[in-house]
Amino acid sequence: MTNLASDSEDERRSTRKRRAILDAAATVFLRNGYRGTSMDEIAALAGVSKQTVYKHFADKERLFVEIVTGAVDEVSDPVHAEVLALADSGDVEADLRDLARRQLAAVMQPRLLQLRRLVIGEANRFPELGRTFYERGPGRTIAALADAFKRLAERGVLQLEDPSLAAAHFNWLIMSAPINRAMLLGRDEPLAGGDLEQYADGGVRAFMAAYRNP
Amino acid sequence: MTNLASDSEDERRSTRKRRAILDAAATVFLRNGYRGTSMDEIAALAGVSKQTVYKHFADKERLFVEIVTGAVDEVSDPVHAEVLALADSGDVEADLRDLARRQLAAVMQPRLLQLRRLVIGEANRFPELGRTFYERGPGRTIAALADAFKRLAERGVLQLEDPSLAAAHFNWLIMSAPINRAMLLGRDEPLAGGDLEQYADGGVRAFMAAYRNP
Amino acid sequence: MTNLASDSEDERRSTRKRRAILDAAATVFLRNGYRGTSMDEIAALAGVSKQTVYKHFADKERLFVEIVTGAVDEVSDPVHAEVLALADSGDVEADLRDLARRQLAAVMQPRLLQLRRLVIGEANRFPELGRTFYERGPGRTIAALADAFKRLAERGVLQLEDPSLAAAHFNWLIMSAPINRAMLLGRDEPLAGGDLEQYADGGVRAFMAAYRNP
Amino acid sequence: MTNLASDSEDERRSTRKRRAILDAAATVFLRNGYRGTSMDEIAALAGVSKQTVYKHFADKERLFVEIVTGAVDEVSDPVHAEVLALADSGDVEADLRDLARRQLAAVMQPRLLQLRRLVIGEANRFPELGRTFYERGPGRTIAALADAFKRLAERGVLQLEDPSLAAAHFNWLIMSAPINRAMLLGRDEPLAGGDLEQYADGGVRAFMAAYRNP
DNA sequence: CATGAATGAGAATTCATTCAT
DNA sequence: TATGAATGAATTCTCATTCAT
Repeated sequence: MTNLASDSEDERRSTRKRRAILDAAATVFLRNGYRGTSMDEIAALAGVSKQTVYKHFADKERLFVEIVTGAVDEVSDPVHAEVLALADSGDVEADLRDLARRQLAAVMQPRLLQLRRLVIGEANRFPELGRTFYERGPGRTIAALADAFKRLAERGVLQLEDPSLAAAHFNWLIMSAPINRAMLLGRDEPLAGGDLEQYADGGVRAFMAAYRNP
Repeated sequence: MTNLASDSEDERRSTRKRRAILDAAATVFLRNGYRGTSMDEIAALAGVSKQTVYKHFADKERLFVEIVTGAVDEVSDPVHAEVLALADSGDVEADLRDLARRQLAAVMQPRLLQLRRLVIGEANRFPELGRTFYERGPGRTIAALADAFKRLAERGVLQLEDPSLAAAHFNWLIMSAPINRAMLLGRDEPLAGGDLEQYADGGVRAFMAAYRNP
Repeated sequence: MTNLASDSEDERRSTRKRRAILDAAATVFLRNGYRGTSMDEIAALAGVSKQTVYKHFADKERLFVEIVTGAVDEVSDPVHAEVLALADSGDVEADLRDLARRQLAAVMQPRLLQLRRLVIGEANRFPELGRTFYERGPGRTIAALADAFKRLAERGVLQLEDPSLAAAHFNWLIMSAPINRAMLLGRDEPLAGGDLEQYADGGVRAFMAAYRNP
Repeated sequence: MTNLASDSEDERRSTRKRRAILDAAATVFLRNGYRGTSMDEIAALAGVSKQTVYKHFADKERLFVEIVTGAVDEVSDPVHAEVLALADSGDVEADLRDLARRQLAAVMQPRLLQLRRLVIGEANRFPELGRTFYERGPGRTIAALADAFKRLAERGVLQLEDPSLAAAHFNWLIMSAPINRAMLLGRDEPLAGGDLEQYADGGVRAFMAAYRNP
């Protein structure tokens, strides 16, 4: 009984330490990159010994992959949820405008931007992370949009031949300028077409002009 | 006379070595990133001693900045030249299609893609490089496009209120999907809407549908 | 219990290593100076890895400061103890002669001389070490002497106006020639006025001639 | 003729460069010490190539020795001249006071203090420099004083048995406190007994009390 | 299971000195 | 003769990983 209790306490403590390591590693990797981060730093920030880090994660590469994969999921799921929640009020342009604004806001979170920088910067060393990021991020979003657009086309609301292409156009019309600027300039640069919401609205306007069924 | 001859020979040699160092550094930095590159590696690849590297460049940071700045110029100038060469055949859509194809091809060169990855990955450590890249790259392109579109609007060919916004839309409609996929997936991933040229054409079609003066 | 035992063993080992590093560093710094000493040499002589040195001392400067501060204390305390032990036999000159001899012997230890050379040689780089040395050394001695002389003056044994000045005169009359010669010539140079003890006696004689109450 | 002219021009240029090197080396060695000084720094400050430095001085050690020896001469000669200029006005105490003040001022020049620090700090590596410094400095001064005191004793003005000992007492009574403080504390520390001149006067007073022929 | 220490290598940078022109 | 380059080693400090307790 004592043993069992103490085992499960150990287990809980172990899980807690694992979490602490993951949190610390996420912080440091995101701030300093893969090569800019040392296992010492992670251990210190997690408040555990280096051995404990190595007990939980075989080596730095695996820890990095786990961190980044986890962060990608954690951060991309809410973005994707927005697409799935695309309303259907009868006013397509209004619905898309709403979607565009919320998605853009979600995608421009500092943490997600920094994660994108990290994954791009390490894309040569860790190509599978790039793939993961793409698939859980833009890939998933565009696929879901393509579905939605296909349905709207079938109902005669939009006119399009290739739903995937239209989805890509929508997605990047909304997000590309802000994201690409943020990647290179940091988060706080003024944007052609006003602030983020105005830029989203402008993108939707162009999209509707191109794809509305007359 | 002997002195002069030998001075200018020294000078030429010095310049040659400087070039060798720059070339070597560009190669290695682009392949392995800032932290992944050692001064030893650069010196070895350039075929000079480490001292010679340090005589030409005070430290690694300054060498890196010089390399990247140089590469950005070298690689972005041809891209920009395309925009300036926008034809005016009477058939706007055809002219833009032509422009779009050539620009996209220019922007998707492996070296430029890799440079973009590098700059993004180091944007925290070297923010001024991000700014330089943006200004010499997308910034300049979009500004030139905005000029061109404004003229086309004045001639009644396009209908638009904000030329900068239209330029951003054009630019990213054409390039964003390929670039952002390449950043994350590598260069060889199939694209919604066919190959690069087809994708460019699709972008132009959408752009014209949105901005053509009816 | 196992944990406690092993913890305190670790602790003891750690302390032992720290001592070994301090001893090694003291030896090497005193022998070769700050710039003449390498961290490798210290680690090798201490029988520990360089990492262990850096785990105990953040960098070379801090290690140096700690070494020198420690050595100054260790070596200056016995010198100061002599002043406090100034006897009071009724025969002032005999008491002062006794003090002078013992102090001079203490101050002329090779280790203390070498420490003085080291501190002086690094006074530009480490001014606080110079101050520490002065305060724990001559400064403290002279202050204690001034106290003693003031009491002797109050009892009418000495005649003096400024006890601090008299103390400085006493101190340097006894020690200056030997110390300053040793700084520049090494320890083994013959001295005007015979050996160390004779020189001390001569200094006391002059001091008494100047300050005895007639 | 042309050759001769040009030879002597070369020669003059060579001498000028030699001077430039010596000046540069003196500056840097005095500021940064032997190990803290690099041949590159000297060459750069002298405005010549490193080869030229090596053409004039076989290696760093020999350059250092030459610099320091030269500086010792240059800086100690004026100090010594003061002793030789000891006046004989009939009022010994006034004459000695005058001498003491001027000598102390000479010895407390920043450059001389720094030279003393340098020589002491390198006394292990370059013992012959310590000897040179001592002989050209305190040694010479004390010897000249001993002569002077001997004459004064023969004239019955002073009473002393060992002129060298009296000279040492005089010398260090005047200079030791200021010099030893300066070595450790820098130049600007207040002194028991007032400023430098007052301290000199106090030393002379004590000396006269001890050695005046009653 | 967790801690301090060790390992063995590699980083950037600097140095004294020599070579080739 | 004087210059830039090269050499070859050293220096401080850091790293990922593994042992020993």
